[in-house]
Amino acid sequence: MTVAELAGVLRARLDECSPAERKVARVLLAGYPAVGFETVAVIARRSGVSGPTVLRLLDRLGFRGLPDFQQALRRELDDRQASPLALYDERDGSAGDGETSLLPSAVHRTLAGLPAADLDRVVALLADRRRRVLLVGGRFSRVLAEYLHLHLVQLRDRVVLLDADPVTRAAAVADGGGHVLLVCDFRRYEPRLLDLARAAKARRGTVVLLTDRWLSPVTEVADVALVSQVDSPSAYDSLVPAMAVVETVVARVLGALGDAARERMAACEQAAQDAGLLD
Amino acid sequence: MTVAELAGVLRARLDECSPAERKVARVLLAGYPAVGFETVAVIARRSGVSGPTVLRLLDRLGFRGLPDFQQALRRELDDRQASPLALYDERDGSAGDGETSLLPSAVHRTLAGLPAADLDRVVALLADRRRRVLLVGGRFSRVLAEYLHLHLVQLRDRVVLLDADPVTRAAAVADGGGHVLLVCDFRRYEPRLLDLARAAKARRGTVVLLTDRWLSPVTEVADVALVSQVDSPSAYDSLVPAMAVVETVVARVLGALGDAARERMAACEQAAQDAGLLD
DNA sequence: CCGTGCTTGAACCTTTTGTTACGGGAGGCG
DNA sequence: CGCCTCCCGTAACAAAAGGTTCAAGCACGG
Repeated sequence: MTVAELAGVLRARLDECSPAERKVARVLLAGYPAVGFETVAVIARRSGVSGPTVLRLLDRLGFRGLPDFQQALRRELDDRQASPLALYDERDGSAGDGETSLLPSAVHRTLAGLPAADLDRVVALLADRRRRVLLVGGRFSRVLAEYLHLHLVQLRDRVVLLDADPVTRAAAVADGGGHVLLVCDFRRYEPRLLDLARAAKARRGTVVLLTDRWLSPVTEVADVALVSQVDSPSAYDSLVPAMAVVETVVARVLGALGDAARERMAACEQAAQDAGLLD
Repeated sequence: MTVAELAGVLRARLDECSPAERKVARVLLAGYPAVGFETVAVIARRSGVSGPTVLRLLDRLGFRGLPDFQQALRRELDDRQASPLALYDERDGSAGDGETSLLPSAVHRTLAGLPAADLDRVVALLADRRRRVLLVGGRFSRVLAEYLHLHLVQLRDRVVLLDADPVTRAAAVADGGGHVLLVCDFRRYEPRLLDLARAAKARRGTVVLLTDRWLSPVTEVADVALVSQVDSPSAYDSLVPAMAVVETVVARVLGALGDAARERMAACEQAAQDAGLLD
C-alpha cells in the first residue's frame, strides 16, 4: 500500500482543472507541503483567488474538504518520516536497497530522538540496587525483555523476568514498595500489560515503558517511556531499533554501576566455572 | 543555524514540564511533525490528557497558542524542504555520540555486506516447506532464535525452537532427513552448539549459521553462514545488526512463501481469536 | 494534622473556520 | 444577436476550533 504521493497527483491532474484552480494547485506545489496546512482563506489569498475555488479544487481531486486533504497530507508526512531517503530517491525498486537503508536509518533516528532526560531516568532506576526490577514483554517484544534480563542479571541482583502466567506476574508486583516494572509493549498492544502496569502503580511501583511511536496504552500510567521507530522493509514492524535502545540502556547502567557491576560479573563467572556449567 | 529545530527544543525543555505536559510532548515527538497539525482535542486525546494541558505546554514553550505553534512547524517544514541534508545533522540534546553513529553504521555494514547468494540460499531453505526447521542459539543469541521462531511459525509449519536441554536437542536432530538446523552462535561460542551441528550434519541435515565476524567454530560444518557486525558502544558485543539480519530473512521468506504464508497467518489469527487468547 | 502551592480536568464562551447557496459575468454556439 | 453554459467571487450560515475561567485533587512542608 504505497501511499500516493500527493504532490504527484496534484501535478498529474493539473490540466483537468480550471485556470483559477490551477493557480491554487501551483501555490500548493510551490510551498509543498507546508502551505497545505494553512487555512482556506490564506491559501486563497496567496493564490489570488477566493475561498470556494480552493474548495472546488480539492473536491475535484476527490477530497471532501480541507480537513480531509490535510489528513492525507499528515499521513504522507508520517510515511516520509518513516523513510526520509525515499523523498529524494524516487527510485523505489529493489528490496535490497530498502533493507540496507531503512533499518540503519530507523536505528539512528531512534537513538538520536531519545530524550536524554528520559534515558537518564531509566538508567538511574535500573541502576538503583535498592529497587527490585521486573521485566515483562508482549508476544514479540518479550524477546527484548529477555535480552535486557540476560544483561541486567550480570550487572546487579534482584532482576526478575516475568513470564506469561498471570498469577506469577501478579505475585511479583504484589509485595509492593520501590520496585521498577519495565514493560515492553509494541503493536499489537496487549491489554494484560496495561493491567499489570496499573497494578504495579497501585503498589507504588515505578513503571518504565519501551514502546513504538504509536504509543502503547501503558503510556498513560508509565513514569518514563522510551519510544522506538519500527519502520521496516517487511510487512512486520521492526524491533531492531528497540533492541538498540536496550543495548544503549545496558551500556549506561553498566557505566552507572561501575565497579560494583564488574565485581558481580566476575563473581558470576567464577561461580559458573566452579559448577562446570560452561562445558 | 537556521530556524531552531522544534523537536530539539521540545526534547531539551522536556524536564521543565509537568508530568501531563510531558505526555503531550512525547506524543508530539513520536508523531513528529504530523501530529502537530492536528487539533487541540485530538492531540489531547492521544496524549491522554485534556485540552488545556496541551495549551499550557505550548505556552511554556513560548507559543501564543496552537496556530502560532503550527506556523513555526510550517516554517520548519519549508526550511527542511529547502535543505534536505539538514535531516541528518540533527543531533541536539539527545543521547551520546558514539551511540547514535556506531549502531546504525554497524547495521548498514552488516546488511550491505551480506552476500546475496548466501541470503538467497538461507531464504530458500527456510521457505522449503518439506523441510523441518530447527532453531537454536547460545546464551545471548538465543533471543535471536526465539525471535526468528516467533515469525517463522506464523509463516509455515514444522518450525521448532530447541531449548537448552541436551536430550531434547538430540531428539530433534535424531530423526533425520531433510531438516534445517539454524544455529545462532556469537562470542563466546558454545561448544555444545558445535556438537549439535555435527550431529545434524551426520543425519544429512543442512546447517545454517548466524554468527559474528570472528566466526563461530560451527562455521566449519555450516552449509551457509550469515555474518554480522557486532560493534557496540558498550563493553558487550551488539546483537542489533544480527537482529536486522533476522528480520531481513523473515521478510524474504514471507516474500518467497507468498500467499501460502498469508493464508497460514490468517488461519493462526482466527484460531487464536476463537480460543480467546487475545484478551 | 492542616494549609499552601502547583497541577489538572470540566464546563463555558468566543472566535474563526469551512462550507454552501446565490448571483454576476465571460465566452461559445446556434 | 441572444441564450446557454461554465466559471468565479460575495455573502451568509453552521459547525467546530481554540482559549479562558474556575474548582477539585494532590503532594509537600510546616
